[in-house]
Amino acid sequence: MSGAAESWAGRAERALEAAGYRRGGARSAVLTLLDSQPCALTATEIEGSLAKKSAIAADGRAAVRRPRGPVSRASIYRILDELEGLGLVQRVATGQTMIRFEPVRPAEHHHHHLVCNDCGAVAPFADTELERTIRELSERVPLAVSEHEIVLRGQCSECAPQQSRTSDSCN
Amino acid sequence: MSGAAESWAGRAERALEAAGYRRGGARSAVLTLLDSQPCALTATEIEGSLAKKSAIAADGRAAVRRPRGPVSRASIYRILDELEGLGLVQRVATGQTMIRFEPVRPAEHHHHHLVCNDCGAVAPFADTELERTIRELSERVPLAVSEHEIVLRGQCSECAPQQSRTSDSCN
DNA sequence: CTTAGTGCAAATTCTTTGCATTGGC
DNA sequence: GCCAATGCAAAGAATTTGCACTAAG
Repeated sequence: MSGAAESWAGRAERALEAAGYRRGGARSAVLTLLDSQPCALTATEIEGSLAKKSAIAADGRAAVRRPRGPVSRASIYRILDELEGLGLVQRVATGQTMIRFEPVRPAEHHHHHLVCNDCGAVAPFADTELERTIRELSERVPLAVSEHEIVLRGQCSECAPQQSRTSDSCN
Repeated sequence: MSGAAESWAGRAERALEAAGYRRGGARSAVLTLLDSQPCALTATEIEGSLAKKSAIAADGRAAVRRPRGPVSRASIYRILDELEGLGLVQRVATGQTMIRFEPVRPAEHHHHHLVCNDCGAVAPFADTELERTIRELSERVPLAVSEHEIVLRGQCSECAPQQSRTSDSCN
C-alpha cells in the first residue's frame, strides 16, 4: 500500500504493460496530456495541444519541422481506442458533435459535466446526493447499468451578461 | 382548455407558423415521424425511415423513383436545426458518434435515456426522485442551468446472456 | 409573382483504415 | 531481428453549404 497516490498516467502505463502493450512515445504523450487536464478533451484538442507543446519544447527553431504535431491524428484515435478498451479512459457525451475523452479515475474523482450552450466550455462538477440517487435508480431500470453520465447545460459565468469572471471552464 | 391533448406535431406546426415559417412537405413528414417515435432518432435514421415509408406509400410501383428517399438529407438537417432553435426538439447525447434528436414535450413526458453498450439501443426512462435531485443541484453549480440530460449505459435485456425478451428499446 | 422550402451534389469536418517505416524489447 | 507502435495519406461517414428549382401564400 505504498503507491496510494500514484498518478493516473502511471497506473495507465502499468495497465498497458500488463495487457501486453509495448511503450511508445505517442502513447506516453497522450497519457501525460490527459492526466494533466482537469476535464474531457476531444481527439482534435489533444492533437492541437500536443502540437503546441512540441513547438514550445522545440525551443523556437525546429518548431516548424512538423506540419501538424508530434503525434499523428491516427495514433491519437488508436490510442484512445486502446485506452477505452482497457477502461482507462471513457467517452463523455456532451451533446456536441465531437466525442470527448477523459481519464477514468478512482471513485473519489468521479464527476459529471457542465456545458455552456454559448461558448461550448466544459467544466466538471460532483455531487454525492446525485450519485446516491443514481445508484438507487439503477436498480429499477430494465438495463444492467455499468456507467452513467450527467450533463447540465446552460450559460456559464463567462457568457452570462453582467457577472464576474469566476468560471471553472476547462476548455 | 379545450385543446389539452393536442399532438406535438400539431403544436410544432403552429409554433412554426407563428414564427413566420411557411408549410412544406419535407417538414411535415419529419414532424409526423418524430411525433410517432417513442425515442430519440439520428438524422440518418430519420432519412431512412422516411425513405421506407415513401416506398410503402408508393404502393410498390413508383417506389424506385427516388434514389434516397422523399426527404433529402440536407432538408432534414435544416429542419432539425430550425426546430431546435424554436425549442421544439432537443439533442440527446448518447455517447455514440451521431447526434440524436427528439421532440420536446410537456413536463409530464420528460425523460432520460438508457443506452445499451452492446447493440446501441436507446430506451427512455423517467424518475421523479432523480428530477428533484437535479433541480436542487442546479442551484448549486456555477452555471445557469437550462437543461439537463442523463444517460445510463449498460447491457439491455436483449443483449444479456440468459434472460427473457422484455426490452423496451426503441431503435 | 415573390420568396421560403426543398433537392442535389459538392465541400467540410471528424474518424477510421491500409501500408510503409521506426523503434521497443 | 521480430513485431508492435507510429506517421502519412487515402477512405469513410456524418454534417453543412451553394445553387437551381418548386411551390406556398
